[in-house]
Amino acid sequence: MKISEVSRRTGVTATTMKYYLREGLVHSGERVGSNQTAYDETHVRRVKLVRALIETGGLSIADTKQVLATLDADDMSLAHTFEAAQHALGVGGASSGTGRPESRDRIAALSTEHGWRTTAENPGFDVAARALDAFSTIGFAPSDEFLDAYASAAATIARADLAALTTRDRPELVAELMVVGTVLGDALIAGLRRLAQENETAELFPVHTTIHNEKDAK
Amino acid sequence: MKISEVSRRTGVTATTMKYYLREGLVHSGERVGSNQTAYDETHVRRVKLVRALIETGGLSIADTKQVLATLDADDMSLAHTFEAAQHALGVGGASSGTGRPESRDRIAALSTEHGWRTTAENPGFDVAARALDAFSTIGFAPSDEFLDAYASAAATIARADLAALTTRDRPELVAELMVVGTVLGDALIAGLRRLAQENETAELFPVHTTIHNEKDAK
DNA sequence: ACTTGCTGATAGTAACACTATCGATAGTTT
DNA sequence: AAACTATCGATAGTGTTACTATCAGCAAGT
Repeated sequence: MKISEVSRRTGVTATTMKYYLREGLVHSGERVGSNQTAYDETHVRRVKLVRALIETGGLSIADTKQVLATLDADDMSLAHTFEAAQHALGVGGASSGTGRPESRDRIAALSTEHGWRTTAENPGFDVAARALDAFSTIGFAPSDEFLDAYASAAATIARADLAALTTRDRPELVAELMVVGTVLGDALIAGLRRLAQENETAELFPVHTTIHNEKDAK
Repeated sequence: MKISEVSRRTGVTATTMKYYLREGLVHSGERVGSNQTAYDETHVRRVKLVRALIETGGLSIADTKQVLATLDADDMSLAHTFEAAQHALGVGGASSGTGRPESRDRIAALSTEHGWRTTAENPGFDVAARALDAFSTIGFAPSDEFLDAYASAAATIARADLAALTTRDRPELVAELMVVGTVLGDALIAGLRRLAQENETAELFPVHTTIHNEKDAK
């Protein structure tokens, strides 16, 4: 398979594909002759994965590289790959830094309440703690009930995540699904949350909004 | 209050603050004299909000401007502001585009199953549908159980979101909390999900290495 | 013979989010 | 009064990111 076919089947230009090769996001093909390199299905698959992480997951090239590096070193246990993937993602999206100790403590307490066994190195602590910081910065202190509902939801999601992983047919793809599921799952829950929010709003305030005709309004 | 004090209290440099003023992210202060402009608490608050959206929410300056624009036009009902805020946030992090009809249909069916009343214009449809697309692109077709768990979690979160909104003390800040809660809530749930994932992994695969002999496993 | 497409390599680009510097001005200290 | 410090708006510059354009050299197909 030539680069043009990889390009055609993935939607990225040949030039961009070369860029990914240079950056080490995609493994190089087999050189056959002085101006030919052969690519195969694994390259197509990899490019699609890269695009999914970048487009849907919103990762940068550098973050993507990190994540893929943990994927490629797949001689690890499930737990270790998860840990590595989470660390690689860690920074992804939000900026770096550590949440205030106060917020970290609150997340830790929440975690304990829900009986979660976690390690302090889990980047989720910082991500959650910084979100909490941001809430309080703008003058909103989340209630215990609020956090509790979020934690319950997180537990539900995590159970579904692990169930999907363990029922996977091809074990060699588990690590890939784990990594990509972490990123894409965030997007999925964000979208569903928007939908659920609209429904809740409609239920709490039934009169003004849903009554007046939305279809023929335009 | 001079610009230097706003700078000191928010952590952004005076130069950056001027940039935000230029870009229309912050309302201008009151000019008092040819080289003095007076700022107040509303400016401090606004800058903090901007930083929360950019840093924790990962929004671009342009996206932030859009979101703030809907906030400033606060003569709307709760439902309308939600709708406007969600549109302004749109993809929020990921790139634009529409999910495949197939995926959109699946999300719609899921929404119906859960008894959600939503409109087709809700950007959550596209966000969720594109996440679904990305899953199938890399060869993973989410099961109904998987999606169902995600939807249940989304419903839980949305109820907590709305409860937090309606118990707000100062009604004039409801719109602000709604907007910022949409962005920060995504980060919060992402962090908690990571923690819950680690716990689930530990439960399913009692580990040999990551344990530091804390408490007994079940 | 000639068009077409591929190769790796290098240089360039557009967007983004600031950041540095400017001359003019004004209050504050010495 | 002179010196110093801080502000003003404006403009130009910076570093990063994610590509993208162009190139000379080479080889297979028509």
